[in-house]
Amino acid sequence: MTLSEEDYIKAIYHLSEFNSKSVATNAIAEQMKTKPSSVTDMIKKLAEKSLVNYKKYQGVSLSEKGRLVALSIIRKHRLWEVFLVDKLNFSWDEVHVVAEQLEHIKSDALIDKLDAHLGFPKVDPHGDPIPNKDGVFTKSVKKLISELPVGSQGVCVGVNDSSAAFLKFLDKNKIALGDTFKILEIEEFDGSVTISTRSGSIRISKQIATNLFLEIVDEE
Amino acid sequence: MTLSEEDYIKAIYHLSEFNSKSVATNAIAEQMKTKPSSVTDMIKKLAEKSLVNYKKYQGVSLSEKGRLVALSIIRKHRLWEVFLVDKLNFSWDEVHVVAEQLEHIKSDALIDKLDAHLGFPKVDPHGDPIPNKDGVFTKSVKKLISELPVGSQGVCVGVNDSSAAFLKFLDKNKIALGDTFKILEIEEFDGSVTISTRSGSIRISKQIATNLFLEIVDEE
DNA sequence: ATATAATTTTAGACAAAGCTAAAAAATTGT
DNA sequence: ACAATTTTTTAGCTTTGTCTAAAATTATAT
Ligand SMILES: [Mn+2]
Ligand SMILES: [Mn+2]
Ligand SMILES: [Mn+2]
Ligand SMILES: [Mn+2]
Repeated sequence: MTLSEEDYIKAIYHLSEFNSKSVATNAIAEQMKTKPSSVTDMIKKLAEKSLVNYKKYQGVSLSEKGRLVALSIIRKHRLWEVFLVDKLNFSWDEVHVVAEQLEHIKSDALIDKLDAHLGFPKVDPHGDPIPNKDGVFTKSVKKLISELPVGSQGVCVGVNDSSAAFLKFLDKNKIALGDTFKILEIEEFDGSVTISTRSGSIRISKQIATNLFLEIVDEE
Repeated sequence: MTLSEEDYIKAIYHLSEFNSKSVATNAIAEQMKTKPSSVTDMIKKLAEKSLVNYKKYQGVSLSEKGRLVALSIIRKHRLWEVFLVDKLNFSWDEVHVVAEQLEHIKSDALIDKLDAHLGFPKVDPHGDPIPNKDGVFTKSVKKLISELPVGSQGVCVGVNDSSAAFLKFLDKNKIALGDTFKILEIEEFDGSVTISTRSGSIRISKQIATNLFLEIVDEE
């Protein structure tokens, strides 16, 4: 598999991660920052290799084979991110671009030994799960703050948007994975949410609330 | 710079490392496992970018700019080799192929942090020096066993051939970097050499003797 | 000195991955 | 229902890096 094919497979995976339907050519083009005509060309090649299911004008979806390829690249990407943060002291907003390259290094031994070196981590620095060798991973039950009712309490376990801009914003506002939050108030007008943190309560915009995942702590 | 350009630059560097003359098209083709016509095409492109000095039919040599590019790739290659051996427990005969890929990852921050993480090593697992950021490195005074007279004594500090086959041979025969050897006898007939090691004396073939470097311990 | 051999370059082709412009199909609005 | 719009595909072109076959140049050997 070429680097480019791998990036397309990963893009298709992420675009169908939640809705599970077939993915539109234009959506892939936007994700990959290419033109729709280039996407069509690549899709044909991937279909030829049975990595995707494709019918002209009907969008595309990953085959089981393609899904496993996607998960193996995602596994590598996330393990490298853990390495960069835990071992090389990168901050969590810098690692994505580098992992984007490292994920394409081809060596099973390398990724096995890296996994062991890191202590077999289950999640990456952004709270995303790391699939095992067979593409198996546990999708934890986590909810966006924007989906939760007043009174909910939970541990911040992940980000929806992992852009450097958002991650830096969180750092600046002293919001980190592992923090416990409680939803105190939801403002009807603009969707902003007041949450309690260790250091008092803060108000976050709707945009922030739709990009932070909490793992709910059952209220007894 | 593309991956391919980088590999050509590195190949030219290694081919002119010792003789310093200009490098032949055929030699590059052999090293790169391509055809001479492909080499000519690439040389033109590199000349266009002022990375090499080139005159038709007269061979090629690296420009100062090209030399610095070569050294930065070699720096990355060797640092990754140290990482693979020291941190991931690869054996020294497995690391070259993986480093061949890792050397092309583009991130100055990555290589700086890796260097620090490894404790700023000066040599790679095969005893080869690691250039610093500016391409500066100390070429230690080391000699091949085959170049030394009877009575010489020194510490084994490097290999000339770093193929997996040779390195595995050394492991099997309990020869490792850091060992102290003394040359006891040189057989005129076939060039084989008898050396003393910690565990007694052994006879090595001429081929082995031309691929092991010793750093001489001055005999007082 | 010159024929033969070896090396190097050129010419022309191909596959991968991208682009633009135009055509085809699907979707949407009235 | 059907015209307008959007989406998707096709056609044709470009760049990068490779190849084979043929031509040009340089080296070698008698
Ligand atoms: Mn990538
Ligand atoms: Mn991540
Ligand atoms: Mn390489
Ligand atoms: Mn080495």
